Amino acid sequence: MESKPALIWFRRDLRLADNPALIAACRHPAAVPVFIWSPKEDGNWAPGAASRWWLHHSLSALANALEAEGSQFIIRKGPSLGTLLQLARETGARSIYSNRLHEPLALQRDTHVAAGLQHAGIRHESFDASLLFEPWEIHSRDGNPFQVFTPFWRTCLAPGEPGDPAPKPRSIPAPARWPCSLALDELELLPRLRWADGFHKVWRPGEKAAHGKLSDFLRGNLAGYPEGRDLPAEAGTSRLSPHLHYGEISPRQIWQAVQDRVRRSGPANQAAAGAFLRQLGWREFAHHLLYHFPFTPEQPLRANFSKFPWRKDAKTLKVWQKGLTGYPLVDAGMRELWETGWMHNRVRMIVASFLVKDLLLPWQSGADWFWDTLLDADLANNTLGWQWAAGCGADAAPYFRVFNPVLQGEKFDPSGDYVRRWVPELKPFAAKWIHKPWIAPAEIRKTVNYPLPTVNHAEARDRALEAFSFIRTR
DNA sequence: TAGCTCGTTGGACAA
DNA sequence: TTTGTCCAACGAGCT
Repeated sequence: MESKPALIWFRRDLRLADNPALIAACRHPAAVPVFIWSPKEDGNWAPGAASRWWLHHSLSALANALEAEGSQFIIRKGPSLGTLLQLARETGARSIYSNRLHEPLALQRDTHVAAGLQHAGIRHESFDASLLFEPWEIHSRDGNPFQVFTPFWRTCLAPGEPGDPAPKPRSIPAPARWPCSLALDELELLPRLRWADGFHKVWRPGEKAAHGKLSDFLRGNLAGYPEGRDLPAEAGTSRLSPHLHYGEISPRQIWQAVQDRVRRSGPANQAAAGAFLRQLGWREFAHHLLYHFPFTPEQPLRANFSKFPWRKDAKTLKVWQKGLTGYPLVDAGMRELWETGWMHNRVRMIVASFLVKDLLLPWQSGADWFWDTLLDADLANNTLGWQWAAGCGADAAPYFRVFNPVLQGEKFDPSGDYVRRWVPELKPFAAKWIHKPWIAPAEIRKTVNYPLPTVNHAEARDRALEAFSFIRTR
């Protein structure tokens, strides 16, 4: 048994269960839960506006959960190291525990913090809690990081299933005196505009809500996941991404819950469960790549793409951001993003392909917009997704693979319900016109105010193929 | 080492 | 209407 209080430094592990740093802190006579807002340390990748909204509510949920355990949540802002040292002085803590992050700047910061704490004679221990497999543990036979998903995932799973999650600590020992805390509002995480009002209708941040959502998904949609996940009009996906990003639920907990469900419901769900867990595999792969190729949020993984002739066109970028491209499925996705802070994954690929290939705008401008507007904005996932779409990343789509927004709409939103939900001005259009309203009869078209296509897809496709051949020969 | 196979998510076109 | 083939290039990863 330890003799002094400890700090548990929460970052993106905003949960009580399966939290090894919290468990370690609870072995001390007192555990002081701490969150430090230090966006400067994340450089260009400090949480975007939507992500800050989530963070605010997630911190609030965790503060309530801690209070229910007889504890308190100490919130501060400022440089991480200085704030931790200050808190250690105030509480008499000689140990600090945290769970590991893997982004380049977070690693840099954590190395700096660890050195500073050691210098001050304070013990610091970090734990593996946000990934199923630490990025440095997985490598190909010749010792290099993987760049193709399938062999990566096979290697991850070769030794067996990931470990079991740990339970919530039985109790969180409180100190005799609490250090002071900022009020959550003092972090000013919520947007000043009323933009985020719609988020409340769709989302409830926090550990409890995350687990509720997981059980609903496992009971309702897991069986139909392989087909349902491609239909944006339906709730076929788990929508756990923002909860996962802030660690309200851990991948180990999801893994175990899925396996339990399969055991109870029989082998019929086995294939669906594999398809769903594979998505956790992509999250692992994204972190693996970002860890080993830390330049990729800004630079393409494939060096020849740095010479790609991207266009510069702020006006067209705006048209894409606002969902006014004249391609209904693209516009529906961009408006769903703006209104709910989330976009269906199938549609993410389509709007990304459209920006990069039809509009020839740089993938980085798409990544920046997603970073600011997605509640689940995650540097590793965002980087992998955009580089994949642009064809300049690991395991990328071949250059000639260009999504056709009309065909994708007819295939994955055949009724047009998804488009009508987010582009309500297209409600008068029947299914046969909904994805190409410009060829509908004039008497229908003149009743609605919806733009003509910004580009002709067939021409844009040829232009993209030509641009891609430009870097091929160089 | 050299050669082989394969690559989450597509589309156009021909039969 | 459905199904198969090609697009056409390349590097990762394995044997």
